[in-house]
Order: sequence, then C-alpha cells, then structure tokens
Amino acid sequence: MLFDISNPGLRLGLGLGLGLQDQSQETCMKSHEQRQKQRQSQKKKIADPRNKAHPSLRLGPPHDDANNNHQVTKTDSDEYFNFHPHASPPSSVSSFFNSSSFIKRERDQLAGEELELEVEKFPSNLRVADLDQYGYSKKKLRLTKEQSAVLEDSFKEHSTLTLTLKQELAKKLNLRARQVEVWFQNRRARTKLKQTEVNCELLKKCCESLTEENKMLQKELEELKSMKTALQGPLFMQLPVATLRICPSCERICGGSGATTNNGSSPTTITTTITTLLVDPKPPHDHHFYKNNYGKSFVNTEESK
DNA sequence: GCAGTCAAGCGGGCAC
DNA sequence: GTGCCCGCTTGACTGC
Repeated sequence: MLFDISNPGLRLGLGLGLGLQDQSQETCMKSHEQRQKQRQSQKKKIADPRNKAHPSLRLGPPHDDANNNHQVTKTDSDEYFNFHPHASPPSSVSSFFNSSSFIKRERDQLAGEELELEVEKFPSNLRVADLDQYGYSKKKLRLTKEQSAVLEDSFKEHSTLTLTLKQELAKKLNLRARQVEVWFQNRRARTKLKQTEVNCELLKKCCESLTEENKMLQKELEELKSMKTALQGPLFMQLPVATLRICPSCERICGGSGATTNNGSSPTTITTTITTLLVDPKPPHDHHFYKNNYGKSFVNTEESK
C-alpha cells in the first residue's frame, strides 16, 4: 500500500503492508467517508504492534507529474538534492507523523503523485525526532524566491487555478500540483486577511470620526440649552435689545443688530418671538442665524442638503 | 523565549 | 461521487 507524504523535494510513500493492492487506483473511487474510514483503519493498522515486525522504508524523489517517476532509496536523498538544488527537504514529514496523519491525502494519490515509503522499515511509533536516525531531515519546505515570484505573478493574473495552469506551474516550478494548489489557497487566505484588516482600519477611523462628530453635536446641544436658559432668566433682560433681531426667513429671534421680518413688515415683538422659541425649540433651519456666535459649530442646513 | 510567517493537513460545504 | 475551495489548525522555521 502506498501513501504519499506532501514533499516537494523528497517523496515518501508509506507501504503499510495492509494487503491492499494498487491503493492509488482504488482510493480514487472512494468517497470522503470511505476514505476517512480507510484512514482510521490504516491508523489502527499502524498502531498495531504486529505491524512493527517488518519495518521498511523507501524514499522517492519528487516525481512531479511529468518527469519524476523513479524511486530512490533513502540513500539517494543527497544525490537527489544535489540534482535538484531547489528541492526542499521533506516538509510534511513532521506533520505527517506528529499529527498522526499517517495517511496521505487521497487527493495527491488522485493526481498520481504518490510516493512510496515502505513503512516496514520504521517502527510504528516513529516520531519526527526519530527520523534523523533514518537519514531524514524534518526541515520544512520553503519555496524559493523564484518559485514564489512565479506563483505571485500567476496569482496576480488569476487568483484561482485552472487544472491546466496548475499543472503548468507545477511542472515549471518542479513542484507537485497539490503544492501549487495549496499555495494558491493560502495566498487567497492571506489576501482575504489583509482586506479584512484594511476594512477593520476603515471602520475604526469611521467610528472615531463619528464619535468626534457626536461629541461636537452634544456640545452644541448643551450650548443651545444654556442659551435657552439664559433667554428665560433675568440674564435675558440684560441683553442689549439691539443685539436681538428676528431671522428674516424663520421669523425667530436671533442675535445681531436691527430687527426686521422677512416680509418687511414691522418687527415681531421680542415677547412673541421668545414665546415662539420656547414653544417650538427646534433649531433654526438656516444656521447663519447663530453662525457669528458659534462659528463652525453649526452647519448650514441648506448647504448640507 | 516568543511572536510572526508559511506550507501543509483536516473537515466541511458546495457545484457539477 | 468527485473535485475544489474555505476556515481552522498544526508545526517548522525565522527574526527579534
């Protein structure tokens, strides 16, 4: 039985000796559920001490879809890396063992990319740390700058992969199709995360702006309230009459000299205007009314429409 | 030592 | 049923 370990540089397949023939073909036909069941049964098998009896290991090179078909023994690894200077050490070996995910995803098998690693050479409880003694590095894959650049360029053109493009990139970069696929998935996730952060910043700024505006409006409200109080109290009587006038458009009292109405008739009496102001305390529709007193605290409602 | 980055695994959902 | 994508997570690696 063959298991593929995701590894661009060194392909490991685990032969678990489950008595199944041509698993890669067979697995193609299995559903997720079936595959999961298979995984679990395979895990059980691995954990079974009886399977420790004949550990064996065989390493294969990265046989990307087009040209990596031969298998090498683990002693070939150095030669392999010499031959493939960009090849990375078995990146997924650690995850593979540490997470107990002894079963390579069938997806890779579907792509016909499985590598063979006959697990019989390993004890069933093998851990990453133990791999060194078998001559395996537990280093993680890092794509080279060249590989990343090509993938980035491709991503800029299309953020999603077509089958053809995936295979082309895999061949070009000496990676497996699955690795190209994963890179695009992670790249999309990073893009989305960045966008989320940008949106978050925008919302923060918006929130701050609204808070500030709210403060200003609260302040203006307080000022209006205090002004209203002043007009009701004795202080009002001390205001110079000349500073009060009627707004021409709304016929309400305002500060400033002169007193006219919007229709040119005689000025409204202060008492009636005050009554109007108190009964209908809504702010004047045209804020030029208070502009001189409060500056830009008031927005001209005519302009803001 | 620790936080950040990134390749990769896993499970679930969806479209065909 | 299959393949693809996404969200979440893990673990190796890196820079401080």
